Amino acid sequence: MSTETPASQLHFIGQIVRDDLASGKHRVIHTRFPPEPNGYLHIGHAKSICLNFGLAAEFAGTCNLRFDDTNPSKEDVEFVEAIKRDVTWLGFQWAELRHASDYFEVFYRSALKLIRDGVAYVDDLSAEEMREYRGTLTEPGRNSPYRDRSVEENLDLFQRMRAGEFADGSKTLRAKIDMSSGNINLRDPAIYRIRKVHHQNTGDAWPIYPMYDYAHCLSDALEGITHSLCTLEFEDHRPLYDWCVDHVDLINHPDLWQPLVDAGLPTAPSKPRQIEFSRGNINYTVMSKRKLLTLVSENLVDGWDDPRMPTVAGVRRRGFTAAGIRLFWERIGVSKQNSIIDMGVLEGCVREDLDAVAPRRLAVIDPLKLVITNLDAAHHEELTFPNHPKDESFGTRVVPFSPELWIERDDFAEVPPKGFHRLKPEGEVRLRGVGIVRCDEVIKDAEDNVTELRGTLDLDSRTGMPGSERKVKGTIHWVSARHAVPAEVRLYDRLFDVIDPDDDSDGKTYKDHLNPNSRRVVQGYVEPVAASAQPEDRMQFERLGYFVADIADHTADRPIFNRVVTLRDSWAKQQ
RNA sequence: UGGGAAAUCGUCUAACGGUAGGACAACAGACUCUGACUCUGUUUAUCUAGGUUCGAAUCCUAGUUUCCCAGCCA
Repeated sequence: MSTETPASQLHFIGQIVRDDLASGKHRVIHTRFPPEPNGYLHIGHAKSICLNFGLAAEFAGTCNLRFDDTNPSKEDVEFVEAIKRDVTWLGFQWAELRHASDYFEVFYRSALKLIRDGVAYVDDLSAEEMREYRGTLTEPGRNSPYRDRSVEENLDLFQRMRAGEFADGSKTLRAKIDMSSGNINLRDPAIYRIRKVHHQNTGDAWPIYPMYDYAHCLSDALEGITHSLCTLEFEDHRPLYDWCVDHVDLINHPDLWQPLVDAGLPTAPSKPRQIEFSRGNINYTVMSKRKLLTLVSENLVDGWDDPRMPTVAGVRRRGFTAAGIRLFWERIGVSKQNSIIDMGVLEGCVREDLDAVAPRRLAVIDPLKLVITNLDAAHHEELTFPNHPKDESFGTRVVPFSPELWIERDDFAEVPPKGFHRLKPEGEVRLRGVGIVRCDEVIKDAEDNVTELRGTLDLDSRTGMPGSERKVKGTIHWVSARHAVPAEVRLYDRLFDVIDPDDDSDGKTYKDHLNPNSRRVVQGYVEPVAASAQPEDRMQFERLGYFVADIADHTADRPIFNRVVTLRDSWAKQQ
């Protein structure tokens, strides 16, 4: 396993884990993914998921899924269900499913302990007053006038807070640390606030709720987390994280977590180590929960699972694969440098996965008719095509062929540019799996638009015959018009038309940069086998790209495909 | 003007005082019944200035730039 892995292949967190195991500091490691259920997971969360679950798997440890549900006014069960679904879809299994709210009683007892120990006090300052007392980035704060209340008074007040005797916002419980610290998180941070709000998990049992800095670290400790991984902005919070863990000291105070034992929740408190890594930002998109929520609530997109959204549900509906996303984050690595990753890297990873796993199909999304004149109009064949060019295990399928075909409008040029390898007047091209066809006639309408092509098939060049060896420069795809199944094809492009939608320095916001062409819907034709796909089946439409049968809207009667990503196209690039 | 962190090819990321390496992208070519895939080759980087050292991306000093922090959000 793991401890044999050469150091050079491990990122800095992997190295820490390896060293902790090697030194005997830990026998097994435990990580966790701790989302707040106040929105859908996005592709950035997937980095944390891959890291936490991946590390646990690599070093034979475990990873919990824990909902950080300490702020009931923002959270919702819809989100917890979506998060569970997304984590599972990404391919991970949690050892235990927990909620911070499972620990509310422990947090409460621990707060009582901090009060008794003289390191927490009840403050009557209003939110505005507290801000004034806090000082600024460059000036120290001042002690609250309530800071020196007696232990007895604090105990009484806090118990009455818990009993619901006081109004929302009228009091807080604060850690007594240092109002002059350069680290603002240490200037007597609030650890409990009064909020008489119904909680999605605990109902109306609690009128007070713990703050993140207090609840998160203790949750980690209660679950025996050894390595608590989070993003860079929490670096400043680490001293507070350690302060809470050390002052509550769950390890030596089992009475505090007896409620969990009574409830049958396996509990073995640890001294977790917080380690920070940088977020994975991606260009041409936004990745803040607030902005994603706005896009959804203002109907700027069609929902959390809109295929243009960077949410896990969105990229899934778009057709990205879990394996592609995992490959992406593995390829990106883990470090502490702020970075912005090119969206093309993600797309490349998805292509790489799909190339291996997607069966090939024929489809035409911008149809132009081609009639083969040297075949009887009633001619009909059933051709056998391999489903994958490099993997025989995909088997074969039957593709109907007749003299009247749909081909891609792009595959014909009346005045071909230099280097054009497709159909042109008097030119020859190979029809995929059929043979070499020659364009004899171009039929146009009154506006000079090409409406139909007529040509002859070289019968000696039919696929499988010796004459098929004859070289022609291009091969194009087609669908038999008589057998073609009409399909709606949704072509997606980036949601934003600027590289950094978060940049509002010019006075414009991300909402001003929505790409009006981010979705184009066209009617095309697909071969019969493609139409019979199940929702979420992915396939390659040859020469066009990877497509997925829409998870919600696709039916065999009304096929609907989303374009996942195009194929690389060195011809288009050359143009 | 406080505290915390980070600066390496276009992008992401290695190096842990001893040859600046990899991946992706780009470019050139080969192959091709997908202008895909695959294969081959090429280009490109240590924030700056000093210092220590036989030797510095790495250690020291000074500076520069970028990011984070003043919620009873997480």
